[in-house]
Amino acid sequence: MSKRKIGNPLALVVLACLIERPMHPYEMATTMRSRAKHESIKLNYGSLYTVVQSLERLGLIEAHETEREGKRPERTVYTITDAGRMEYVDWLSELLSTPEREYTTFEAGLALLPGLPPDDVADLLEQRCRNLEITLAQLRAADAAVSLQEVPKVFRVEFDFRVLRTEAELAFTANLVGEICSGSLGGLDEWRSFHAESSPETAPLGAARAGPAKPGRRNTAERSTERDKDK
Amino acid sequence: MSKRKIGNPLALVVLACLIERPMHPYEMATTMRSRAKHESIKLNYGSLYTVVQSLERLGLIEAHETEREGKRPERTVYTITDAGRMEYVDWLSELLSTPEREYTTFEAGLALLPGLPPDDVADLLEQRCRNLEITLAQLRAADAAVSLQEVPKVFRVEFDFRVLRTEAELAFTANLVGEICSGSLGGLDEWRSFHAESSPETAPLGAARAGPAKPGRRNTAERSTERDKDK
DNA sequence: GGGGTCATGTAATAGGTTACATGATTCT
DNA sequence: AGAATCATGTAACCTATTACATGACCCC
Repeated sequence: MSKRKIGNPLALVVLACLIERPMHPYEMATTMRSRAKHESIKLNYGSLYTVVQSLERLGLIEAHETEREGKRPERTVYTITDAGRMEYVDWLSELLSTPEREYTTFEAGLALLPGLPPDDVADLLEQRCRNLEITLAQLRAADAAVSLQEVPKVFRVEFDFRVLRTEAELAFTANLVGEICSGSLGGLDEWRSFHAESSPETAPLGAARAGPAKPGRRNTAERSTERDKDK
Repeated sequence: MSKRKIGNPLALVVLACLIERPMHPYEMATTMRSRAKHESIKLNYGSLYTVVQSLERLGLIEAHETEREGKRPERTVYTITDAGRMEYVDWLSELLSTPEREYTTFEAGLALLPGLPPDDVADLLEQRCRNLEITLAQLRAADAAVSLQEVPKVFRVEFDFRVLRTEAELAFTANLVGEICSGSLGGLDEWRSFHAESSPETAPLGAARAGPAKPGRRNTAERSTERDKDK
């Protein structure tokens, strides 16, 4: 994201369209919409013209011709440049080959989960399981629908991936609920005691007490795994 | 994101800190750093003061007192308000209970994958597998290190989740490589023919190479060497 | 006395989303 | 006739990141 001059996935999609053939912006939008790419890529078609402008400014695409039918507004047809073609291959290659550290909201929730009482958390996670099941059912229904048309597997691998990932998340969540309810989760007593009304003020989130350390006021110096500056 | 007045996860972390006890901004940063929350939540401590300002403006936190030691700059200690406490519980509950549609770069890559020739894609995915194995090894090493200190499981569930997710992705990717190489993937012939220099017109998703006829499959390897510096 | 880090802030910039504005054509 | 959709674009806005700027204190 930082290295690339333009990071918006919509730009990648624009390049993908123009590699097929020259198009005007609106056509790109309808093309991609018809292929349901917004299901797997975060696309905001409202930003289309802005993105096209940026790509042109960077020399990755260029105006090819401007047509006009009757008295409709002019349509500018764009083509991809050599630089654009290279950027496309490079970008797509990177997406496929290099796993990027991406943060999910669920992970954030898990990291802060001790901040709520155990029983509440169990309920919330149970609810998540039900939501995930609904999602899965929808995904499978959609898959079945698509299978009727004869769309080959290659064109929907991203779909399979999503299903797999959702299943994994469901399994994890269900298992976690189980561990909380059965009491087999390590540290559960400690966790519960934080929220045991005796100390309503002192909520935790990820205790960093190491060994025999004393919880004095300023324990900031203790845990210095301090490894990186990923920057 | 759209419903919440403030969406930056750093804000949630600030609230989490202040629920424990009043703090000044810098202390929040060191506290969270010491608990390695940036591993699971995307935090940019550079934005801290801006975020604190926003939270104050929204009435979720308020200045409690301003201390001063010697002639150091004043430190403003903040406390959480009732509104802030509610927002915190509500936000965290949502994170845990409600799966949100999140788009990964890999998914985007998969969706556009027909845009590159099959053999190149197989190489790239193979590379991803190796990268994922490295990530997994690192994660497990980190886990082992943490296990030595006696940090209970509750405080690192997010870690387990990440491992599981990475394993799932590796399994998927390896499997996909296998299907491409063995030829068992549906639509593979069609896919290959797009890139066989003949019919650039009919690519239904992604691309056929236009322009210079046959660059061969060498160019992705060349390209990928120059992409190693993170920033 | 020099480097690090404690501690706070501000200003500029980038990046993208939203809303607005326009007008022709086609469908019902 | 009216709605939808084709088709384009601009301007305001918001949010967050980056860079800059300051100065005290602490340890060697």
